Amino acid sequence: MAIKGPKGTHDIIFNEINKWHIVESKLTELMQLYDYNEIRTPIFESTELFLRGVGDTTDIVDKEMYTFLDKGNRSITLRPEGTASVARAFIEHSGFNEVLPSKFYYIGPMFRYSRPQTGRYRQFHQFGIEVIGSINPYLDGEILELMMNIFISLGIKNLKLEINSVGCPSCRPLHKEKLKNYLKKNYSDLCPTCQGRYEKNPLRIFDCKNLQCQEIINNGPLITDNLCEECDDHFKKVKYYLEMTNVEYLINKKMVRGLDYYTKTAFEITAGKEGAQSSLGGGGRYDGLIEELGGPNLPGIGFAIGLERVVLTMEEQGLFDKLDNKHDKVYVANVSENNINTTIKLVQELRKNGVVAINDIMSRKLKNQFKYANKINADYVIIIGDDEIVNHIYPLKNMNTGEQIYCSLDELIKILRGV
RNA sequence: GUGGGUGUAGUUCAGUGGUAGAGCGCUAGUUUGUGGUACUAGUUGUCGUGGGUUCAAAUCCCAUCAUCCACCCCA
Repeated sequence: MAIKGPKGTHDIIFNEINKWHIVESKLTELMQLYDYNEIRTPIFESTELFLRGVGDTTDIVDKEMYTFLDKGNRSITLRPEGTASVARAFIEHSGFNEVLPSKFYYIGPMFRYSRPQTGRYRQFHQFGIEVIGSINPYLDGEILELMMNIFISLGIKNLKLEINSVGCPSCRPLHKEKLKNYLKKNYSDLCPTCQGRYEKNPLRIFDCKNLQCQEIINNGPLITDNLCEECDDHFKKVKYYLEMTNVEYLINKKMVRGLDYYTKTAFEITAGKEGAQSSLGGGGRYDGLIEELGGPNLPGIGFAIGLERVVLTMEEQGLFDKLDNKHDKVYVANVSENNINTTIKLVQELRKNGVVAINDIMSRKLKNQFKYANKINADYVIIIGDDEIVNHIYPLKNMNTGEQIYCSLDELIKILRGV
């Protein structure tokens, strides 16, 4: 039995890669417009980085990490997300001594040990951005606008941006107490998972899909009603920015995101469908993270987008149907084996002049060379036979119209370069 | 981690007890230097794996693995 890729991994192969190139080139194009710099960090880190950075009450750390000991007995973890690594690199290279804010973007594989299903893999790919060093609420607004702009630029429809504020260390503890007080009398009616959450992270009970938990929590106190003045003011300004820039959004007062480090603004974007893996991306502010990881007290904010889900959504919405190949492709056919040397030299000459050119490498006869040219979507075919070698006048056939003209090498190059 | 579906050719699938088939794809042919259509031929299978029942298993039973889907959670 042939060896297969490990569970939860997938190959991006054949035509599939074109879709990824479309998405990736749009992303990097936008990053230039917003003036972000790419950062490339290792795909494995010390396990401790994620324990401290992501938080040990999260499911990611609790049950989804790929952790192993290396040959030097160090505990290593394949990165389950990008923010902790970026924060670590920022601190390690004293980013706080450079111009602030630091604006990073990254793109690459992440690893989480969970059961695979639609839109979920054990090795998956994220695009994300992180901005470190600014507490300005208009930055939150700009980032939300950027995130929406990415999806809109890709042509994705039915977008839904949900935002919330999850408070900060000065208002969240008080709110937690209020919430726990409220839940105390209903404790025994909560599902087992939520009973566990009660102590560790009661805010997460808002996320529970259990109907009874929903009923109980529905009338409970909301974090947005218990924000301190600073957080409340911050949230108002974020909303103001979104209105100013015409970004449509919904406030979801029950949204609590899964990572411990979030403060103030938290958000998530979905596209249309309900339920299963509808989330295309999400993020939030993490004003305590840099300090928590041993750096100075600098605020941060970022988001991550799941690229498999973007590609999947774009497929569902038919956005890859009309793939435009930017460059004309020409196939140089030989009439017989005697002409092969000439086709090789011609292909080389065409490539030197910036023309995408290929020739036969399957020893096919002319008719089958045409069939092949057709299958690879060649725009033109040049035919090389004995006459052409003598006359230096080449037949150029347009494969879309069927029209065939005769021209010199110089004319060929001109036409094929689209001059 | 929990629950459910499915494993037969490269791919999509048919075949429910008598040792394997179709469409698509791929390769080639339909004689002279021209594709997309049509016709023809060829092409690959330890029927996921191991065991059991049976004269006989792709088909029934058990186990196992893989895969897909949903939940938890997230991207």
